[in-house]
Amino acid sequence: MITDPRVFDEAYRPRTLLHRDRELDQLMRALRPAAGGHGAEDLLVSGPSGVGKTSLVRHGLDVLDDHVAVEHFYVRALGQTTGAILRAILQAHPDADPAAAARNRPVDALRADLIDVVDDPVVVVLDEADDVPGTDLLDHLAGIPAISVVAICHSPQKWRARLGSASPTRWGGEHHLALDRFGVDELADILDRRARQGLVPTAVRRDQLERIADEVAGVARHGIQALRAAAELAGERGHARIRAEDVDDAFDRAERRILAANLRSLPVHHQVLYELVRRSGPLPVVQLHERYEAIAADVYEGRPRTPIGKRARRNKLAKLRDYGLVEVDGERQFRVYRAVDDGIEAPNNFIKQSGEI
DNA sequence: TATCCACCGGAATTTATGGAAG
DNA sequence: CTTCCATAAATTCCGGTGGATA
Repeated sequence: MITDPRVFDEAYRPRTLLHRDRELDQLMRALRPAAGGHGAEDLLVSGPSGVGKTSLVRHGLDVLDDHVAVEHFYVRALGQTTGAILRAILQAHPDADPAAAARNRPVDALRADLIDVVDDPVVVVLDEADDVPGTDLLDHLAGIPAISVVAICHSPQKWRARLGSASPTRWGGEHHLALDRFGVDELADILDRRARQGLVPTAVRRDQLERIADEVAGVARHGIQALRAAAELAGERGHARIRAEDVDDAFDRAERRILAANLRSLPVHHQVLYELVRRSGPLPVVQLHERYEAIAADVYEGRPRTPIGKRARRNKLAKLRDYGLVEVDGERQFRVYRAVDDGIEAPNNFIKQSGEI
């Protein structure tokens, strides 16, 4: 059924983008000055997750590459600190002294090094940029004339609120590109092309693609994963073509796969807390802390890390919420935590099978 | 109503780490 | 090898909030 699984990878990059013409134009208008040796314009790209913000920007940089070699650097800012990001940019730069990116190098020194090293225009793509704490990073990057920033975030309102008046550019008007979910027909077109490239011919009908596009409300990431899951299910069930029941069951598998990938990308503390929440079921926050304290010593036995205090736990739980792995109902001390899908477990076997945790 | 309690989350402070200089 | 220092992560501190209790 699936002839080329790469087509459904998160990292797969189609040669052209469908239904993003206007958006691509605007992106290229911002990037184009870099081709003339000037700095590109800063640009804020906003939109819900899974609608192709990252794909669009990466594609735009590819297009730019076809015309002229402009250096660009892509950073996933999620959970990174200002220093870590500057260091990563510096390290990736060919002219940089490798020792300059030392872990304890002052942030100001890193910026000075970047100013020295970077002469030709560089485009820095900050993906998941809403997650960067404070405005330090933007301030530092704004101080380097040759560097322009394409910031990718979910909510432009939160972005502006955080930057306040310190914002180096307006991040508005031409400097703001808002992506929205695809229409059902549009997403069906996208899925259709993936099906042609990655599935056997006639594996799926147009009306089924529209059904998927509708069900995922125009979120391309989910649509693509749902199509893949439907094809897998059809294959497992010995169907020659995708059937309605395969589509029905595809959404759960796709959703779980996306969440499981999110969970795998998190550090140990988060995974321990997630597993605690998942195994405990809906649990008031008071009892959650009690249980953590009861099991923590055992769980961390033989691991390089040690249990963390309540305040740090709050931060980890907030991140688990951001990642869509954990939900919370209620306010204040009446919060109840629960796993969004308790079929998703942490990769390591953190908590032993003691009947109750 | 007044007081207590537990949590939230921002901010200040402390601690652990590891690279560089002496 | 030792000392020094900046970063990053965690802890401590604290004002704000709102239900529980008397």
